[in-house]
Amino acid sequence: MVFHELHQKSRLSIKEVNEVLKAYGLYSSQYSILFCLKRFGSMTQTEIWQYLNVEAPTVTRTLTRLEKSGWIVRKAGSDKRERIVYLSPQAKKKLPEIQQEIQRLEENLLIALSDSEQDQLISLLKKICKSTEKGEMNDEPAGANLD
Amino acid sequence: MVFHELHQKSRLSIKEVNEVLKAYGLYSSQYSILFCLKRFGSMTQTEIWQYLNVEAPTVTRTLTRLEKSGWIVRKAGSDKRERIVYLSPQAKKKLPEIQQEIQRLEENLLIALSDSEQDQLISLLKKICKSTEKGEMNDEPAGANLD
DNA sequence: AACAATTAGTTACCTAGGTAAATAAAATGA
DNA sequence: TCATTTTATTTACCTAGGTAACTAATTGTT
Repeated sequence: MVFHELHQKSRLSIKEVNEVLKAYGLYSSQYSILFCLKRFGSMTQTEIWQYLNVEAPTVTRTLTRLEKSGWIVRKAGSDKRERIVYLSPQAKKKLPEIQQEIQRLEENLLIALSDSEQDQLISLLKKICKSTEKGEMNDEPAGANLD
Repeated sequence: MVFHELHQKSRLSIKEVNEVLKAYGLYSSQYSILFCLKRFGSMTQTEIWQYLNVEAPTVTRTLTRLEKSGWIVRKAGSDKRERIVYLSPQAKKKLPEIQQEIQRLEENLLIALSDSEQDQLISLLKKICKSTEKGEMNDEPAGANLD
């Protein structure tokens, strides 16, 4: 019951986010990477997938698309294994507007919940999967490099 | 914040379910269709995707896989456009065991929540997306045909 | 220094979910 | 009745997420 509902709402909200992002030629998971870079500054790919809690190949693929469409740039780091990801100038320019639209959408989707219900929901969600050690997440990546 | 957490937990729980289902050669979305058929009996494909709140092509694909691996059977209905989906005898035999394992897993993933917290969580989740009419779901498909 | 183990990222391949457009059968209507 | 519209399903193609196996660079060990 819980997981059915969880899964439904997750899909539904992604669908709505994609609808809004369509105007910018973006998808929700691409946006979540851009959001991440905006918040934390340049990051290595490993920092990104660890923060977003997805696997490395998923991020590789999405970054390839974001680079091709000009939203991000990747440069080699001093450690030549790693690639450091930056927002492109165009991304920096467009992102505030997109962020605002997404935030407005999210507020709409949560319109039926009071502020305290939203807090409650988050804290209940955070309790899920806590038994299996796999489910650990950090709120911040190791080193934030705002620029 | 809410949607980030929602998305995370949704993915995480699907991952765990898949882990359990691996032993049976199943994936979570395949299981959700089998679960549906067990609960409601034979259904048309439209009844399935409407109940699960996914698009028709998604169900077509998953059913094709389930049929190929012998979990379901599809027969033409009197209305020759529709295909009626049945659990195979093997599926009927195996399903109780699988269901039990999944339930045990779900209880484990929710171990940190009390019963009333789980109820609370469900009712909070149900309030999401209620603004946009798209988010309507039925608890029961039109006609339940248990057999 | 040289070999082994770890780490960052990629590639190939699988399932899931979505949209758009096509097909075929059923229902509607002039 | 015959043309039109609606409905059930499918096909083709896109993104997302996962695992397993690979490469290349760095670290560790002896």
